[in-house]
Amino acid sequence: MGMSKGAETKEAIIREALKTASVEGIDGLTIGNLATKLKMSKSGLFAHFGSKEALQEAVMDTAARRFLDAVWVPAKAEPRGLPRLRALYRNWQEWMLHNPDLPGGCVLTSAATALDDKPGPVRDRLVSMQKEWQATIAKAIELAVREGHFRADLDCEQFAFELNGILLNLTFHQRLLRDRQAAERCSTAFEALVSRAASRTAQAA
Amino acid sequence: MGMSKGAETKEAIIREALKTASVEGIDGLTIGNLATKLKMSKSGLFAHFGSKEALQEAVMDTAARRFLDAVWVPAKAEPRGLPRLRALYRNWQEWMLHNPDLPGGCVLTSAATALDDKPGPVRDRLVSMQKEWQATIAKAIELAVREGHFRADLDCEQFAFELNGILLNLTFHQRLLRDRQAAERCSTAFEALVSRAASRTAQAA
DNA sequence: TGACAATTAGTACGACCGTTCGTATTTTAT
DNA sequence: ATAAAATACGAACGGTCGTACTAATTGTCA
Repeated sequence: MGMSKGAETKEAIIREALKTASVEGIDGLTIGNLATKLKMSKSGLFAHFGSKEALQEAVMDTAARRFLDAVWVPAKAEPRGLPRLRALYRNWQEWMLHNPDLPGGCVLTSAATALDDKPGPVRDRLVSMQKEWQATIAKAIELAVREGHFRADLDCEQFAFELNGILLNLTFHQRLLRDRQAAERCSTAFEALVSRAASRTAQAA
Repeated sequence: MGMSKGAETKEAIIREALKTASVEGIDGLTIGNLATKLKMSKSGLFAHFGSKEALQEAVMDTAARRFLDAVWVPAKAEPRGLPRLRALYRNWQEWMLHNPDLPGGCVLTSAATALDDKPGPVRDRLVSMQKEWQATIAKAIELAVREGHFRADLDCEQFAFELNGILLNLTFHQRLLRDRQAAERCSTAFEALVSRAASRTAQAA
């Protein structure tokens, strides 16, 4: 005996909602549209969540879980320090570019600009996710310092900060401008960031 | 004799629409809401544009014009090369952070993620604006090479690419995470970018 | 000032929104 | 198999959306 019937359809709803939110944005989700795609009634779908906001929260949670499973979990399996960091970057880039389940790109990324001025539980959830992610990256970088891959006085949060910018920029150039060189340029930027962190010469970083 | 009455109200509409789009996003614009704020009828406002899409196009055009006036025009007055580039960065950062007319941040930035999967004239306009802007930056960097401020083999488009990422990241950390150190971190990243471009040691950039 | 054009208002439309409610159906557990 | 509980449906609600019309008002210029 696996899931109850209700849990199964709820999962199917969220799966479809994620795909839609990827293209239309988290605010572009509508109950009716979703119900049509899943061939069920509006009210039947609605009953699983009780409100549109709750649906959005569920979508965000699932998006975060999938992101961590695809990007962080496999990276954590790599040896700590630079190898793990490189894996993290590689997986993250891959997540941004090629994700069959998210044809419109990363939901959390588009939500970041869509929700930045819209207070509420959905925004709150997103903010705490992003802060946690930034902290996770920073810790991975600290390990690289401890391993001796990076210089001891490196500002790890600054590194994490800039790394985030590279991936934001990747989405921008890839998805909006359809720049074929975007991934390559981002890899270049990442390598520059790494070599800046490795160099012993005093340099603000 | 200045503008006709119609042109004046049209300008007022766009001004208000820009403010709204800054907070709600370019897709969050609605004729009714806008009409209420300006104390006019929906139909009266609508008549100025003929369609919602045309209103959005007008908003995007105005947003771009204002951006260039605030960021590029004053930078162009600085001596070419590094000084001009620094002014460009300073003005750009200022535009992203403190803009009384755009309480929700840069409209073109939020539109970039909102429209990346929504084909149409509004998206087309945004794309060409962003490409032009990237080209403008690249040219300013080329001048810095010619002036001898940057090394001769610098990849100017790569520099422009990364610069864009810094400003995207600024918006992200400032507007979503409310990170007080965001501006400082971006300045640090910018200076690192500059020093990387200036150093004669061969380094992929 | 009078006539004409430009601008605004008013009303209505069909479509879709999130949500509620009563009812039917199906799953689950005894 | 049967009773209870979970799940899904259909219809309807009040709203808002963009847009199309006509009518009234206002600005413009000979």
